[in-house]
Amino acid sequence: MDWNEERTATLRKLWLEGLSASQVARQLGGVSRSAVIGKIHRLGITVRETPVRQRAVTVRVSRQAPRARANTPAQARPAARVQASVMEELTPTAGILDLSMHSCRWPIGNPDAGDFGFCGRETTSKRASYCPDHTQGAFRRFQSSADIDAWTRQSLPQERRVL
DNA sequence: CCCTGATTCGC
DNA sequence: GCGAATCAGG
Repeated sequence: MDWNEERTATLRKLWLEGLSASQVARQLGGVSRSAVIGKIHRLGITVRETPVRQRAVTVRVSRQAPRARANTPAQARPAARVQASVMEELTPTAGILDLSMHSCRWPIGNPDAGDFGFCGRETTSKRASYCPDHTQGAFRRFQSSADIDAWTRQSLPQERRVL
């Protein structure tokens, strides 16, 4: 595997989007994390535009509602329909190469699972990085990636959850 | 033990 | 230029 222009461009883009070196390596395929790090240094892009998202935004929800213990009062259990709505899959509309100047860059999915992508919906202004649905989450401070996941799941209108 | 990026240095 | 090995951490 050699660093042709296309692969180098992809590496640069993924890295600047905030993916970790190992995630970039897996997306590219055929290269190790070390190779990616070495290349990044040679390219002089060690300072990232976007901070590392250790797990990006992982949308992985169990398919089955938790089994309630026999003596647990019904009121203490999550309502079944709430569980169902949480199970809706969010679908990215764009891969890294599809992003245009006015595509929402909110990351969706798990880079390790191959379902990674970006929201990709239209941003309000040409220069914005995120669509209206994601701009609030983008500039908010989260404690953990789990919080980002939770926010992502509840932030979109129902009709947009499955495209 | 999982992971992160930084650095070195033989190739 | 490349990247495995190593280092220094979280």
